[in-house]
Amino acid sequence: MNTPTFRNWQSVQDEVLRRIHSREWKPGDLIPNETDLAQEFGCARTTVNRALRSLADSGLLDRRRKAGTRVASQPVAKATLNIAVIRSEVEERGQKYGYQLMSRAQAVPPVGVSAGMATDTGQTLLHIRARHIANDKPYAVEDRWINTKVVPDALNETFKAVSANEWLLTHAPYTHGEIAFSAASASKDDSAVLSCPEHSALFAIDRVTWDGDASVTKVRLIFAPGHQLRTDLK
Amino acid sequence: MNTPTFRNWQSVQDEVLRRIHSREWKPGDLIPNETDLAQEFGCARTTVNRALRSLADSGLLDRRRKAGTRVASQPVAKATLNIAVIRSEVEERGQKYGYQLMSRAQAVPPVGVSAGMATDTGQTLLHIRARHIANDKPYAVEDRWINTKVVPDALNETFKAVSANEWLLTHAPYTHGEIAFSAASASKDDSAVLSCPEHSALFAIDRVTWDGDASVTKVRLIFAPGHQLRTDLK
DNA sequence: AATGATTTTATGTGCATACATAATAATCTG
DNA sequence: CAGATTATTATGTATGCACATAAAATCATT
Repeated sequence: MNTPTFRNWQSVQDEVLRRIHSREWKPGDLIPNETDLAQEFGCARTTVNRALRSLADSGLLDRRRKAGTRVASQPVAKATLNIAVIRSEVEERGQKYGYQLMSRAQAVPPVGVSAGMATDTGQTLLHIRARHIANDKPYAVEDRWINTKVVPDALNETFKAVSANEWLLTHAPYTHGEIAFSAASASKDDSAVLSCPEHSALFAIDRVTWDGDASVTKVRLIFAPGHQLRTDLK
Repeated sequence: MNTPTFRNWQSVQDEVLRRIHSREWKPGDLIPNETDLAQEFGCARTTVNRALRSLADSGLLDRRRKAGTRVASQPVAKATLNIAVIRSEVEERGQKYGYQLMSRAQAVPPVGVSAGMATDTGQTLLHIRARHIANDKPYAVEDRWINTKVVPDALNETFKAVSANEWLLTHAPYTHGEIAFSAASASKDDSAVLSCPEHSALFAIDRVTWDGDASVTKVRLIFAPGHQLRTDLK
């Protein structure tokens, strides 16, 4: 048996993948340690480390100090979704993008919102409702609350030409956020805005973003019937 | 101005993040090259590289050889979803998991399925329908087609005790896949299986996995009303 | 001025080495 | 023997150096 030498970390990764797929290393199995693999592959331990770390990042390997590296017994599939600006999303499908501001007002939000944003219950926020359009057909409704304590500039913006969706990205950086996907039944209002039958099954995204421990914005996007969010699985 | 030294790549990353969030480096800006940053931070270029590479991976920086590194002009939010086995998903919520096989048969699939799986139109596949249960209430319906040319062992498995969802993970490795999320209106059948009103808005996941250029399985999971898929945004 | 060859430059990666750290295993101690 | 202490070990990472590679910038040639 000839042992070819692996010059770069990608080829090491490929070989490890091959062994996993060929079930030479089965889920749950402990694989040789980095030093041994480096020797076998004829490369530096650093290179093996890079390859294994990358595979661990993608959920295929479980690594623990001293305990070693093993093939994930339940390889968690990781799907990475790129949450882009809606305009780009529409334009990338080769469709014509349109935008309509429906309302813009300062108001005290319902408790669900202020709780989710961890703002004071009485605190006034900026409330925006808008419609995104693709090829002249309703694409999504955006219902957004903006924390003007964190983004005071938003008060000077009409959001008539640029959607809050887009404006915030370049004007209000955030450190982290939460996102949730679900299905919602079209309310009377939704059905009017998206011109679809009432009680249609609609895809919804809820998102809250934070700058440190202060919430920046909370948004609910409801998409027209048939919307799919797709990505690759690795 | 004192220039603290950064000993590890995480602290370098934190500092870079700070500068981005503080808008010292704005979206689209070209940032100093690795060598300069290394000097400023008092660490090796390798360390800076590690930090910047990691940020580029998460979509916050755009890097190109010779052209340098710049802050992503549209910082694409990336949400990574961990698609786990349904049993684990349920158990992690502290709920009691249950499973019921509804049907198991070899059949020629509808063209939509054979097309999606790139199998011959006349080829027989293994068709499984099952119900996942959380705390004695319906959780999700699984409708799955398995390519028995790729996973012949599946023919020897009854799927009465172990769900295909789980069995495949440990018995049929895959190289890549596609996944899509959408909303679906409950069919008569769905409503019966999930014990919910007809036309309820249900969250659905469609997934096809591949081993090389042969499809392994195609599955549609439809969840009981109210299901949410959540994750963090980075 | 258009085209093609060459240089420059910033990132990408490999390697040897050293030390850090977490977690297990072994040992000691009351 | 339980519990605390110490040793061992595999991964994690920092560093200096070297060279690879892509792409931009420059220069040479027609």
